[in-house]
Amino acid sequence: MDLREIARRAKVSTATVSRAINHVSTVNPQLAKRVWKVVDELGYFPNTQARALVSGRSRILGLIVSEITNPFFPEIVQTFEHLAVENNYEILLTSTVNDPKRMEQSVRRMIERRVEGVAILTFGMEESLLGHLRFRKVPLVFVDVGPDAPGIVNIRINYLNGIRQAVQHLAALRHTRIAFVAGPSRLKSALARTEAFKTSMAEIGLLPEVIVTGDHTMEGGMRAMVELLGARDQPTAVVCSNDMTAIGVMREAYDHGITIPTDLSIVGFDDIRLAQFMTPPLTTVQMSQKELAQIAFRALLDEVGRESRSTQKSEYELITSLILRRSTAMARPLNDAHREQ
Amino acid sequence: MDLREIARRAKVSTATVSRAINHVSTVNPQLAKRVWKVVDELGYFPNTQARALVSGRSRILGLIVSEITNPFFPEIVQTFEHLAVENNYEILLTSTVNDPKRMEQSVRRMIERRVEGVAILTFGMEESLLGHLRFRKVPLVFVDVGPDAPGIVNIRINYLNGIRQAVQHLAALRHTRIAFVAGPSRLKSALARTEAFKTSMAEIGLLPEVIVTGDHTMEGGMRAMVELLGARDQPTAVVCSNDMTAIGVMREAYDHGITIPTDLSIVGFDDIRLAQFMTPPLTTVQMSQKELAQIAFRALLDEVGRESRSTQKSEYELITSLILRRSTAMARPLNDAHREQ
DNA sequence: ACGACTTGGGTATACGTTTACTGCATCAAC
DNA sequence: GTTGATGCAGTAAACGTATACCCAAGTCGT
Repeated sequence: MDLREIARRAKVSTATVSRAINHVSTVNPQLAKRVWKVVDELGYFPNTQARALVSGRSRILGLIVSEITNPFFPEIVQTFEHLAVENNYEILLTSTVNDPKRMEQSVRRMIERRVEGVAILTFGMEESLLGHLRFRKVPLVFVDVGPDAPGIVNIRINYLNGIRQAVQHLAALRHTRIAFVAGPSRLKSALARTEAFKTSMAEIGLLPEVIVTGDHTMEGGMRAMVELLGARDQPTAVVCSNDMTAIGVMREAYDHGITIPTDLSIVGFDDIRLAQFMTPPLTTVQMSQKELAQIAFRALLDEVGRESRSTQKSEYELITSLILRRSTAMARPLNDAHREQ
Repeated sequence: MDLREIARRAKVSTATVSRAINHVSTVNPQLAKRVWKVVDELGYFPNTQARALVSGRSRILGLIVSEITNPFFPEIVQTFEHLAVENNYEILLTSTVNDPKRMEQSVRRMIERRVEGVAILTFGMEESLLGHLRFRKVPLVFVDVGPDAPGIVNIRINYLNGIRQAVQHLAALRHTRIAFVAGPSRLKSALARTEAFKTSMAEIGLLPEVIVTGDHTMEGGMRAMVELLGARDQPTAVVCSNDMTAIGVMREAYDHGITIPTDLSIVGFDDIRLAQFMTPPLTTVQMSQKELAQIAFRALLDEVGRESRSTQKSEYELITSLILRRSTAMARPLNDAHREQ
């Protein structure tokens, strides 16, 4: 069942059907009604591929994330999807799981489907891959992972703001030995968080001595906590590079009979939805996934709409801020060791 | 840059280029090499919409879930995506958030993009909507939500197996007052879990007296726990219809100073990845999301491959089983009340 | 040496839309 | 009544690919 069939049954030409369906003004209302009647009767839906072919517009937007099973992303995907539908777009979702092969596949899939633009939320895309997209003038929007070059749309995140609040909050609770569990060093955004931590500590005259490295997973958080427990000078508080890490840290602490927040204060980062349902609810730095997605989508849509790729550098910024919950408490006045398992 | 351009540069016809790209045997290896050389040089990728148009195959599979932010789904989406790519398909992901309007949109989007098949993991799709898909002979695979009609491919889940294990496990720990937090009653799969609980309790001669209703969210779990606390005969163990509910229950218990598992044993359902990272790690009934996705994908691919829709009823079954972790423990010998906040 | 196959590449059509162009009315203005 | 403008619907040409069909040249049997 196609447009021609509609035309035949409504006794008009295909052009008229097309115009009626697309609400082009130059079609007689009465004819339009006749066309719509047939369309509804037959339950006809236009073929998007044919449309895309002739119009040169696929009405598909690409979304490349690193891992959809990371609770940080589903919220973003959801928001993206809603906005896409509202704007009559489809989204092509791709996850790289940080695998170069999958990254290449992602790009290929995007190009084959002729996406009109791509939002990139994964780090480590080879420049050569991005070249494929740029070569075809596909608008790109990077979220916190983009290169610092002109003409690149980048959503930046102000990490310092929230992390400074976290550190100051802990300091106000009389914590002095504050540890940091960093994210993987290949991740620029993780590096930025570590830097923000160091800066914040320095600002209030504390030494950011204890920094261990995680990998932004729960398992990594567990390992980091083990490492922390081995340190000679036990921290009384730990700030984590993301919430997943914090969850791992909490879990490992539990295994060692360490009570949160009595024995140890913990602060996360991201404020994934789950954070508030932990026991205890996790104090964390908020970075609204929904807002992030909205900004990214809007930016992408703007780029797609712009006829000529502008060379001006577009920057957007997302502010982060501390959300107080119950995984942080006053530091113990004396250095009484917690009970080891 | 299109196939014709390649043809021009390789000094062959478009037919040859097409054949070379698709590895059709009838093309001279030397010519093929020449074609591929140009293809690589230009970084050419075939246009999928044009392909779809002429071949009548979109190479897109639909995937309708209820809510991607529900941690149960991302794992499934991921597996589905991987399998799709392996089979040279793209997936069109849609979430209904249990909104009739979005369900309708989902179906429309699927049809417009001419998906070759759809996997449905959401409940409450109107029969009239499904009719649109059936009318177009789009292969459908339901995961635990399908109608019991012939010719419908349905992946069924054996709830009884795992829930019986859970109940028996609790009974072995000397629990007699075992509560159940049910899921929303409009959800058939939730109803099935409740039934399985009742059956299991009856089997060992216990009364399934305390059943409160949640909604498969963490907030619902919290509310259910509040309700449970108000009951005159406090349960010593509670089985939850899904893990999200269990997390909510645990969280609310924490707020009331109730310690898990000392004061209260908790069992979840689904074994989402998070379950093992709770404090304490959640004892739960496993229902492998990955396996589920694999079964569903395979079933869908089979249906798509089958030339004529078979009328035989295809059934697949997924077994569930209890995973022991640390949210369950021996029931207190005496009925010493837990401390209220 | 000649016809019958076989092999493999080219020609041209079709897929389902959109849209530039064409052409027929109708109508206003003179 | 002729001319010019305007409104609207129809005709046909794209969009980029796959493939049915055709045809040239080579192979082989007799």
